[in-house]
Amino acid sequence: MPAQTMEELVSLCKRRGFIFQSSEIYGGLQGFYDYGPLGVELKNNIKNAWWRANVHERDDMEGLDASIIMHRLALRHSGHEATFNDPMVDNKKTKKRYRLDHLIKDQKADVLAKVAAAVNEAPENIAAVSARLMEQPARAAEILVEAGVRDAFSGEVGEWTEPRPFNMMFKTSIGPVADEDSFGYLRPETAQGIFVNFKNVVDSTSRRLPFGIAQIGKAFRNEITPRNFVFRVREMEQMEIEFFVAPGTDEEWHEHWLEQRLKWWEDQGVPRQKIIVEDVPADDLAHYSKRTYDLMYDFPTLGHDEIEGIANRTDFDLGSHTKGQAELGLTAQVMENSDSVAKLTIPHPETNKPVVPFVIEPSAGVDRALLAVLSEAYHKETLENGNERTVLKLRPHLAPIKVAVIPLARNKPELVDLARRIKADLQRLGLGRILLEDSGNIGKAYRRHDEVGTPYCVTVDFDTVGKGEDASLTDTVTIRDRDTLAQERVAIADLAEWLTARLR
RNA sequence: GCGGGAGUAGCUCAGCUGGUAGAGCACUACCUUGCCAAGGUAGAUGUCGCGAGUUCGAAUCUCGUCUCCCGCUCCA
Repeated sequence: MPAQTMEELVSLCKRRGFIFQSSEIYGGLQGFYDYGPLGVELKNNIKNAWWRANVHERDDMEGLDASIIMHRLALRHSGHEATFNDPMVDNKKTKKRYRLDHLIKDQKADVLAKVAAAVNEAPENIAAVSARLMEQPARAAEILVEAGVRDAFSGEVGEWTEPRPFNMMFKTSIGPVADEDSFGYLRPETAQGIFVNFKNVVDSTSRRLPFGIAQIGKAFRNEITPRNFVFRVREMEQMEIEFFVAPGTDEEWHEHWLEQRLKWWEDQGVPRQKIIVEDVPADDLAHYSKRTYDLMYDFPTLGHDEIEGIANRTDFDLGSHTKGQAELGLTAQVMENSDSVAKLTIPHPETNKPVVPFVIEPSAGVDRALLAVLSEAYHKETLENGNERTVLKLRPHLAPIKVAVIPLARNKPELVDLARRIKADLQRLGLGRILLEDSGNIGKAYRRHDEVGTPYCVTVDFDTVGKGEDASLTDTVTIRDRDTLAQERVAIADLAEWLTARLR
C-alpha cells in the first residue's frame, strides 16, 4: 500500500537524505528546499527519464537550456507582469483577504457603480477600476468603505485596508550597481525561455511543423502561501515541452499529448487510476489558455492535486512576442508589441505561407513528480517473521542507488577488498550509483537499502573468496532482490550482464 | 496575512508548581564463519529553534522572531 500520510514521507526524506529544509541552520527559509545525496540522484533519474522519453526517443523534438534571468520586456509581453501583480485588500474586521478585482466584481450593481464613479471609470471595466484605485491606495481604502463594499464572509461593510500589490515574480538587479532601470525577472516558467528562442531553434535546425522544444529548469514564483512540503514552493523545477503545430490541428495534438504523458507517468510507477484528468473550467484558465487538462494525482494527506498541466496555449505566446502582429491574423488577444525585433513565424505545412503556430504545452513539476513517485513507491510491509519493514518499490531506473555491494564481515580485509573491486567494476557500467556498504551487519544493511529503494544487494561472503565450506561457490556472490527478498547465487563474471539486463 | 497547534540528541519522545538535561532506537570503533534492523565490549552526541526580558538562577514564566503542521485567504 502506498504512503498514507505526507508526514511519513517528509520524515523519510529528511532521515535518509532526500530533502532538507533550505538554510536550516539559520532557522530555515519558507518555501525553499534542498535536495540531499539521495534526493539529487532520484531527481536526476526522473529528469533523465523525461528527457529520454520526450527528446531522444522522438523525432520531432529539440532540447534547450535557456537562462533563468530574463529581459523584463519578455515577461511583460508574456502577460506575466500584469497578471502576476494582483492587488489584494484585507478586511480588518473579518481578517479575510481578497483580490481587489474579485472583491469589486462580486459587489451589488449600485455599490459597484459608486466605486466606479469615484474613479471615473465604467462599472463594467473592472480591470480599469482596479488600476485607478491602485494609483491612490490610501484613497482607495476610503472609497471602498464609503461605497459600502461588503465582505461576502460576514455580509457587512468591511474595514478595508489599502490595496497592496502582490508581486508574484522575483525581480533582481542586473549588473553590480543596483539601478532602478537595470532589473530583470527570474522566469516564472521555463516556457518563456523557449518562446524567445523559437526563431533561433527553427533557424539552426531547419525544423518544420509540427515539432517541439523541450526544457528542464528552475522557475520562481513568489507564492503567497508556500505549503505542503515541496508541493508548493517558491523555487521549483519544471519539465516543459512547447509543441508547435499548425492552427486547426491543435486539438488533436492536445489529445495526443494527454495520452503520451499519462503513459510516461505510468512508466514512472504512477498508475493511471491514481490520476484524475481534469478539464479545467473556462473561468479558471490561465490568461494564455484555450483549454487545459490538469493531471491530478491522489497525494497522501493532500488528496488530488496537480502534477502536470497540459495546456493549449494557442498562438498567444509567439503572437505576443512577435513583431508585425497586425498582418499575421492572430487568434489570441495579445498586447501590442513594438519591442520585439523578430517575426516568429514558420511556413504553414500546406500553404507554405508564414504562420504563427499554435502551441500545446505539457508542463510537469519535477518536485511534484518526485513526491508522487515517492508516495507510490513507499510501502510498509510485515514480513514472515512478524517484523515490519519500510521499502521504496521504486522502478529500478529511478532508484537513487542501483546496487549495494556488501562484504558479509567488515573486519575481514579479503571480503572488503573484493567487495570494493566489484563495486568499482560495476560502477564503470554507467548504470548509476553503486554503493559499497560496509556498516552494520548484513540484516541492517538490507533494511537500510529497502528504505531507500536499492533494487539489488550483492553480498560477498567466505564462499566467494574460497574460504567457505562449499568450494564450488568460489567466485560467486549472492544477489538479494528488494521486493521478493529472494537470493540468487551468481558468478562474479556474470554480474555485469545480470544487473545490466535488469537495471537498464 | 489571520486563527489554532508544535519546535528538547540523527529519529521517536520524557523532563511536575523555575535549581545547570534523560530514555529507547539509531550512530562510531573493535570482536563475531555471520544472510533479513542478530549478539558482545567500549564510545561520542545537545547553544532545549533563535533573540530579548523577569529572576540569585530559565528547557520550564513573559514578549518578539523563524520554521513546521491544520483551517481560512491566495495559487498566473
